Amino acid sequence: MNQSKRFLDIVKDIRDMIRREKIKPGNRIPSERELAEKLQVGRSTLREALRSLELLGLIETRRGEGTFLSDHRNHQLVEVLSTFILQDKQSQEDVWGTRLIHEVSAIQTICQNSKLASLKVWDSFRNRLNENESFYREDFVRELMVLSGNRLSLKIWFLLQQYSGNPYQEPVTATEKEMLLPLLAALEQQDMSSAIDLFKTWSCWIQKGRMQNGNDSRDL
Amino acid sequence: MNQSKRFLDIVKDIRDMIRREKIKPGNRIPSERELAEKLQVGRSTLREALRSLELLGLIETRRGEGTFLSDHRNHQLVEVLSTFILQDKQSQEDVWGTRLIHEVSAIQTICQNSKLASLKVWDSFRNRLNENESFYREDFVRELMVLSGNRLSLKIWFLLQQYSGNPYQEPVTATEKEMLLPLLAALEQQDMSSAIDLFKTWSCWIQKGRMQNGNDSRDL
DNA sequence: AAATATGAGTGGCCAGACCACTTTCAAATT
DNA sequence: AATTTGAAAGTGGTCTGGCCACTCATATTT
Repeated sequence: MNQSKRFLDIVKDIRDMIRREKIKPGNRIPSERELAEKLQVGRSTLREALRSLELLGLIETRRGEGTFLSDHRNHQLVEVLSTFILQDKQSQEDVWGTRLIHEVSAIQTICQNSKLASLKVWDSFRNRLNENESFYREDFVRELMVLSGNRLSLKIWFLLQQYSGNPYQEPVTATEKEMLLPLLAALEQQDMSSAIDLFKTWSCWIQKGRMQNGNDSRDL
Repeated sequence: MNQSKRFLDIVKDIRDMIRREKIKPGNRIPSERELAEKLQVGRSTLREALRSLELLGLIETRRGEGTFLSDHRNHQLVEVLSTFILQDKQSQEDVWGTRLIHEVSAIQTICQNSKLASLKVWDSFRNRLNENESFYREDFVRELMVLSGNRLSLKIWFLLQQYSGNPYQEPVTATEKEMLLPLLAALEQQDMSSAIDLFKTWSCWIQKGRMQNGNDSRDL
């Protein structure tokens, strides 16, 4: 009858216990030996459940200290999943396009939010452009992503960035810097359609340099 | 020194092995004892990694048979995550919002591509609406995602769907079906802005029902 | 009072042992 | 000859007990 896997039951039991005992994020949960005793299971089986929850980012373990309910704001599972999602060689276009999806969406969000658009960040960008320091597209876009406020979208974007073969490694040129000024103005005025158009044009312009196809990501 | 957890390395090793050996979904991966031997780790430690991957729905184990690469159609993900992760309002909104990002983007792509817009799928949708059968939002959106042609975006969307606690598990009502007709027309005519507006309105309308368990968690 | 050593508690990892189940294939039966 | 049966091998599922590395509070020494 009860064919369900043991460790899945344990996952459920732990969840119930956490709820029952009203354990809050950051709090410590009982030790492995204690839990195994209480749930009447072997410690290794219990550990399988705990490790699963850890991989999901639901709990956090510190050797010598204990196991703690995680502040699940770290979507660690996205990392793990991404390595599997991208296991087959996706076309670079899909990665690139999906990244752009998140970027454009962030711009939309920013334009729709007057509080964001009225910030002084645009002036700060202009200052950075005027200075002769290196200016990277990724830095600029990342700040846009952060401004949009969707942390999950930011996380996904960041992952895609690492997988997209780094088309934007080099700093933007003087010409590309000038192209950015109208975009900043559009953002400031919450002119969404112009902002998106300008952004896409700018991105495609810069993208010209991404020719490497030998993508042997050896990272995590 | 060795800060990284062993079982996380194993997760990575297994992924690499799957990629290296070109194991396809549905195929069998080496037995636990074999893997433990090959990776030079204890079997219980290896199992911690395997169980984690199983909870994620990436692999599937059958007692007496072996372990198999899964066909991304997992179920328990929903339960676990919705009871753990989605207690946080912000995360919930992020998942929901990120999903919408991909959905809207798909609509944009479809509207920009005349070949897609001229297809007969719209008529097929209308037929399905007229019939008295159940019509689910997810099915409709999934087809849109497929039509857009970005497989990576589709995969991400599919994952987010599982994570988002199923706000759309019920079939759309008659009223909601009627709201869909103008959207189909807009898609057919490649009227992007209308299509997006109608889609968002429609989605928000349907979403009304997903206000169940009141969550405290006003922490931070 | 400060620095140090100790010990209890914790997670990390492993080896070995059963058990339950599935598949296989050869022996036994028909 | 065809079928049935059953033993063996292989697999995941679980438990026990042990050892290590690390943290922290406490006791001890300086």
